[in-house]
Amino acid sequence: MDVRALETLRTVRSQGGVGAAAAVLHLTPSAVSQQLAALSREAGVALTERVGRGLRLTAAGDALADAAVDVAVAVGRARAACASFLGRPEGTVRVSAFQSGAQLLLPPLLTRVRALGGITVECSDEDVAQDDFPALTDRVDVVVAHRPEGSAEWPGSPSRLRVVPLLREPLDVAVPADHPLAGRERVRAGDLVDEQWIAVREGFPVATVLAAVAAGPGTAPRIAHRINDFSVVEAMVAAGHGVSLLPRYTAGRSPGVRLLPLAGVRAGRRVDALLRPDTAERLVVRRVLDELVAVAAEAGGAPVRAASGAGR
Amino acid sequence: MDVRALETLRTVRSQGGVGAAAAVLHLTPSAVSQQLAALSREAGVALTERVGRGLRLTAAGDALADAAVDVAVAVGRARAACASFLGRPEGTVRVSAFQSGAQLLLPPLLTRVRALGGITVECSDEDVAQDDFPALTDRVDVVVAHRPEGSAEWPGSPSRLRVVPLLREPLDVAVPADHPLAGRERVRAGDLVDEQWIAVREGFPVATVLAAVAAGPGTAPRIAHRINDFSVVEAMVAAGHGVSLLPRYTAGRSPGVRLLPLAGVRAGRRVDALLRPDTAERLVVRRVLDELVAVAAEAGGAPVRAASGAGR
DNA sequence: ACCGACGTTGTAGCGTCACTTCATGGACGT
DNA sequence: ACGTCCATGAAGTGACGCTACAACGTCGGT
Repeated sequence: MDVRALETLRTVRSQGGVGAAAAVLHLTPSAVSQQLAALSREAGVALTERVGRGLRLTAAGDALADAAVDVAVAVGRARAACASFLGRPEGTVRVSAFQSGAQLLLPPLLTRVRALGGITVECSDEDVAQDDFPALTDRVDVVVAHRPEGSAEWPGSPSRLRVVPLLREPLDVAVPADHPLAGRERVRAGDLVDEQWIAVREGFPVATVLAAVAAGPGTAPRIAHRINDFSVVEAMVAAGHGVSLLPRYTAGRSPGVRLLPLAGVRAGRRVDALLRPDTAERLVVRRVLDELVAVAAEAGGAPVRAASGAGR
Repeated sequence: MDVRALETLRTVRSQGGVGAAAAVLHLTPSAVSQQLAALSREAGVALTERVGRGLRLTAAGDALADAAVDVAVAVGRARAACASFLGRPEGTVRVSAFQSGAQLLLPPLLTRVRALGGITVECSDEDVAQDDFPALTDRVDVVVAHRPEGSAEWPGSPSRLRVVPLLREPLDVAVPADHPLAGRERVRAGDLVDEQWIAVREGFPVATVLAAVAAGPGTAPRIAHRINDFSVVEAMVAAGHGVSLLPRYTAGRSPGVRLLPLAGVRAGRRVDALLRPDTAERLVVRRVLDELVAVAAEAGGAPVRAASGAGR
């Protein structure tokens, strides 16, 4: 009952296949398949069953994968127990974030961590659909993700996923500087009927917010363009090609754009840090996470919550 | 960070040395030493330090060993999760008990377990000093141990040791059938001054009880002989070579001996099942343990506690 | 204070296990 | 019906861990 094999089983479940798991684990599909076979032989029950040209975990496999999470957590605690006897935590932590979050959080995070010394942070930007954020935790230690406010919690929390809230960011309406509404202090949903909207791609975070905000009574918003990168959106808004919903702290730097708070509706997005339960136990990771929480508190106005560490 | 290496570290701590741990794990001392070296290299800190001609765990090693218990428990849960999908639990469980406890409990346990089918129970009798009972859990799955009532709890419970109470057994005074006191319903401590006592060897359970019971005010009991086997004790008592303290349920079968309850003092011993936390998670073990608790409830008069399973 | 003995730590040799490469068998989509 | 993708199996290779043997240090006895 090897921890590596259990880790593999866990990855096959979260990634949804042998091939994808192999890619994440830097192995060949054959090796993954053999580990699963060995594990199944040891357990005495079938852990996977073929469905179509892929496979799926059986009930037994699912139960074992759940237990594997606890094993990984216990091993992580063991590593942390050793690391706490070292002078200060060292090592490298991989952090990923969606674009606008990366722009806001990663630079100050890096400077703060550099001040600590000894810790290397490897950053990457990952732009994925909302459902795909949790799976990123297999490749990256800390995933900075966002979701529309009021939406369902991240799936798998807290048994398979640790969620650390970072900040809440209001969504404002971005209009060109020469727009009739540009001088207003705030706007209401009724003011925005007949506008052309620039939205994010289907399935991406805050895509659902627009439908709630911009729709007149019974009518769907007129979506003219779908752009994911907010700086591109700003350029298009400034050029008068439509209006959009943009997060307050990470957008609106362009001179040709005005951000107008919404009155009447509460529109916002939540920015969370996502971690696998076992990596959340690593001492270095928790150190970096502490800094990330502090950075978010500074950047997002009021601190979200006094979350020290991974919320242990 | 291999589970086997962590298991080895745990064993070195509980057995108090590399050689003893190697014997328990069916390895050579060299292999154990190498595992420790590899673990220490991975942890980055010294896990052991030499003390005299042996060695001792450092603070870091102790912390890691504690964490290793949790890892082993998590792995045990994983195995149990798989086993619960099998039809009925199968496998072999090693049970050991001290003599009188073995005599009382093991035969009915074996018949009950045989009725279940599929489970093999390997019995052994282990007569060790009281302090050595916990270490037996490295070689045996379930250790039936006893201690004087009111004595300190088993060391390491519950973090390193699971304790399941089985029964309480009063200690009576055993006198020859032709003794002046033999006709009495009960005796008091004062009646027993000037008697010659037969005790167990120093350091063995219930050795301390005699000192409290048999001592007159300020005087030590006169211990003529030290015999561990209760049937031998009975034979000597019957032959008039002294009196003794014997457990009520497991002794007194010999016709030449009378057991007299003690009035005024509360003398008894507690019989417990001792398990390692990780083996306590095994499904087969818990099945056998359930039966053992039931057997003890029958044998010891009133049930001690409604302990279902390992007290999870 | 010396000597014997126990127990731990290092080194060489061997076996075993896990991974990669390559080839096969199904299942879906065109 | 064919091509493509995905998972699985078989043989070869590499690395890792264990056993056997030797050396060192430390403690108890004389």
